[in-house]
Amino acid sequence: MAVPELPEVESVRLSLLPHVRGRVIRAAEVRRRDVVMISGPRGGERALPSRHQGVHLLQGARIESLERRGKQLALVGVKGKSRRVLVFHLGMTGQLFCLAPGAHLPEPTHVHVVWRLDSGARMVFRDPRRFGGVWSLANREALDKRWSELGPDALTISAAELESRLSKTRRMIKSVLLDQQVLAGVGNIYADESLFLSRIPPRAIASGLSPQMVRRLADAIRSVLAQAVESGGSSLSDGTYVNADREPGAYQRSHAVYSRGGMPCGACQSVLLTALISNRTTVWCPRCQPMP
DNA sequence: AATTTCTCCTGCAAGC
DNA sequence: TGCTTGCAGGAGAAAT
Repeated sequence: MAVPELPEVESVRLSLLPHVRGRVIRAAEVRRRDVVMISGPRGGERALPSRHQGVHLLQGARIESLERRGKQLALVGVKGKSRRVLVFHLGMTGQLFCLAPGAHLPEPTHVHVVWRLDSGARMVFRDPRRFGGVWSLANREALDKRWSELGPDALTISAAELESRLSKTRRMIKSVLLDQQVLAGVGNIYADESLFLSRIPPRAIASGLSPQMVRRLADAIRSVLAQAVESGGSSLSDGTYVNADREPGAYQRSHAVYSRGGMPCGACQSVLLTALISNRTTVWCPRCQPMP
């Protein structure tokens, strides 16, 4: 698997920026309309209407900024006096990359939207499993509203903020870390890695963690995510995750527990355990992460 | 009301 | 060798 979580999305943002900043989008070609949404979540008011009415896809706009919140990416463009926004969620297998002028598509399958820039380059949204999508928003306010539903960004989460959010629920900490309304950006890989680094067992009750443990957890989350961004994210064997230049990341080499169930813990040699928690494969060390 | 389970989708790997 | 089965998971929907 290659699951775009915060570090992967941030790596896409950083690598995409030089391709799109200041560029004008000449045209957008939608090859599969049901990955393009005007508003609302998937499954609700989702698919692009047949006549493409009201869907700008940033056509004719000049790219002003490329922003990230949690696992979501927003391309903000200006056309005339108004701002328009494209939001990307990569889901599990989504890719957003650029092709030099004249370059051919490396992976012609599952390409859903292609944008042509005034530089001659093309920007491609590809997503084999289609858990991701593209949202075409009418203005900046729509983006702010959408992002106001997310918790604070995990890359800069403070202990105090995490404490206040964890104190409100008796769910298991592993489930809570995956909840984007509590904390935005952490997925299965970095939840397990952060819990290991902070020595907290995944089944611990969120509101039962001591202030000291919450502080350790906040430190671990920021540290793991920052190092993963530094490494360009995690690319696993299926090769799904690549940045905007189609380069893989290297952080998978630093995984302490993710996908290492049954193998010895790097710190204490105990056999790492695997279990389904909230229907997510979870790996942890029973000795380094004892129940409090 | 809070929390868990189900569902979507495809590609790959394991098993017979 | 070729089939079936299971698994991976983000997040909203449905169920408890």
